[in-house]
Amino acid sequence: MPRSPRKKTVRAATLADVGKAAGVSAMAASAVLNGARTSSRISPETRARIIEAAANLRYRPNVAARALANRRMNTIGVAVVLEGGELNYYFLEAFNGIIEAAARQGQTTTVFTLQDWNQDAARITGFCDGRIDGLILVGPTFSHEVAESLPDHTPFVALHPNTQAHNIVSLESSEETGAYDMVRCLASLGHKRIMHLSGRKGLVGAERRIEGYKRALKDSGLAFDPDLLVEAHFSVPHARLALDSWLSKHSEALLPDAIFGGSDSIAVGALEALSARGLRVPEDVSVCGFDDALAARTTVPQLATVRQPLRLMGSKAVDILLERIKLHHAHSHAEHEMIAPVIFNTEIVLRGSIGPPARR
Amino acid sequence: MPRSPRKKTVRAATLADVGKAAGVSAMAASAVLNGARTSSRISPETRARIIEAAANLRYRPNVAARALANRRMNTIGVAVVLEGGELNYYFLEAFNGIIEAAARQGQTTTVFTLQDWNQDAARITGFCDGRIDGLILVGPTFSHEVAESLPDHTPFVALHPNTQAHNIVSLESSEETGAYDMVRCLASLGHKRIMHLSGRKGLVGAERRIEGYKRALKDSGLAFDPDLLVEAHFSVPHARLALDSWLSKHSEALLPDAIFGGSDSIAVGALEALSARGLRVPEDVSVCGFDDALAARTTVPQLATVRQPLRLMGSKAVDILLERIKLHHAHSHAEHEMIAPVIFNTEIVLRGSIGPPARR
DNA sequence: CTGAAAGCGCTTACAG
DNA sequence: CTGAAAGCGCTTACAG
Repeated sequence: MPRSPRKKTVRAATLADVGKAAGVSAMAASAVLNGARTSSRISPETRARIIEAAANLRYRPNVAARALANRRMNTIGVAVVLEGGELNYYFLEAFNGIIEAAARQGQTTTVFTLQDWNQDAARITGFCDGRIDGLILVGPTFSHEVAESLPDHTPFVALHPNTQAHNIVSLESSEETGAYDMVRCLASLGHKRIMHLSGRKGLVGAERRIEGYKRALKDSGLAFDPDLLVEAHFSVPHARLALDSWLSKHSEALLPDAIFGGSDSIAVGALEALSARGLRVPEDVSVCGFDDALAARTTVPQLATVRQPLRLMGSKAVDILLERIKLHHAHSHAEHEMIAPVIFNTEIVLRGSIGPPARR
Repeated sequence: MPRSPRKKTVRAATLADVGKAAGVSAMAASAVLNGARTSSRISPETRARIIEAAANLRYRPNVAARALANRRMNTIGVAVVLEGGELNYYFLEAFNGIIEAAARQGQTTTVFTLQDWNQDAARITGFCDGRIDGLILVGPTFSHEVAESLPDHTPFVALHPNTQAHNIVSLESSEETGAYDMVRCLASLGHKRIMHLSGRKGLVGAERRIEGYKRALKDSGLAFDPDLLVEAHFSVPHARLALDSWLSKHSEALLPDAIFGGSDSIAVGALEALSARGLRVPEDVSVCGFDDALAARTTVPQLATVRQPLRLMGSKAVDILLERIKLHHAHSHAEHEMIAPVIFNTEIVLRGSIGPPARR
């Protein structure tokens, strides 16, 4: 007896196939399998037959066809700039929240990577061509004109934006307060010479942390020393170089008691620079960061830091975006009314990288 | 004279709109604007008129319609299990390579997250519904039956698979050799008691590293001591606990000279466990890992490790997948012939976390 | 060199 | 309660 040849599935089953197998129209199959509203109109027996036929044929609705008919892709985009050519800890953390929320709401997520927010603005417009229903911008640094020129037909949401624009809902955190709390905490431990190794000046996030740092010094009765405000970029290698160069120019006696990094990446850079000179953390110098990314928990010692709820912020970005998309499709004016920024609380997290000041 | 009311763009321009504006058919517009092959058949003047009309109308091809007609979404999927509920360093590294290669080839990338490879197999089948042209499986641990039951109509590629299947091209690295080289290196530094804190037994990657470890001990004239082969999982907290529990049960005199972690996450867990007991790395114990993920460079001291070219493997996975997709669409048998696994070389990377053995 | 037709697989009115 | 028809915006044969 010849073996029955295993039939090669050359194309996926369609609603028409299911309908034929169940002895009904494709439309009836659609109502049962994909439709929410009209499915009650099918008799129970027919419904059962359709469901069985679909299972036998391993029917799966074709997303492209459905998107074409519905003008809805059930896909949200995430746009991010590759810093130094790679995704970083901050993104990984937020992205965890984004994909979790998207999956929960039956949406798929697609990632678009850019080199530069202003130069690649045209590419962003290009993404808004029906393949996504809305877009999450992660840390955009658009100029104001570019931000305002983004297309109107796609809803946007931004995580930690550096520009406000009429069409973009932004999600931020209480960065100034977080920085303030952390520096106050260092001062209360007895630290006097507190350095802030900041992110690039001009960036909203960097400036807010600098403000919190200065306010905390003042409230702690410590004078602001411009020599202890050192500008770096939000990256490990850049921060390492910036601190190393500072240390080269200063005698041991001027060593800070504590270093507050503008991000966890910056703090990790500081750890590396100190370690290379044989300085111990926290015995010789205390170090803390900002973000509470995964990196903060994998250094030795673990990094004290200002926690931003990045996963929560990512998932909330999805929720807000989907709400805007819904309003947009309903042509509701409410879409343009929900533009107030959403602010999340920060909190300081104490770990082994800070301690009392060294006795010198 | 009444102001001409600025028409609100209620829907995007279509090829039919462009054609009408240029006085030609939608088909002619398609040939000029989207078609590659047939575009030479349009006269230069007509072509210019069409291009101008498209620019005026800000025409953008509708992705869903094009996908439906072409049976091609220009999108690849990436499926990954969230270990402990989150994406990890290994993934971040490979994902960097994936998105880079996808963008270069004009493809978008969508990420699907799973809880468990076997239990979520139905969901994977669900993704293969036209929304993606092919799927990259990251570290799948399917049972053989489940792997074989994956749909035939979508090409698959797997990074570090734990199961071989007829339909999946796998990308692997020379893990056994990498582990061997690293342990040989430790032995050559004078280490005698070399612990291997391995990944979960049964996983292909973990087993290969164990084999390399054993072979290197043998070639170095060191006896294999089962007490020094400690099983963990590929995660920081689990590894920390596993080592901590081992240390609790052994006297100081039995402390290993060196610990070879089955992954960078495991090595980081080891760093934490040692640090918590006041043991210094590398002065008291040398530690090394496997992967060369970002984490390896951000620990203090930096982690010596066996480098797998994860970014390259990610981008190569995209290239191979796109090749398979092309063959699949051409109904070419060659698709099923390119199933040989692709093996990448590993190399050991020496950093500050290893040194000569402690004198005890 | 160009156009009318049919089809991709789905959904939403409109008829029975 | 169910089906035939038209349409979403694009492409690919097929005719001229």
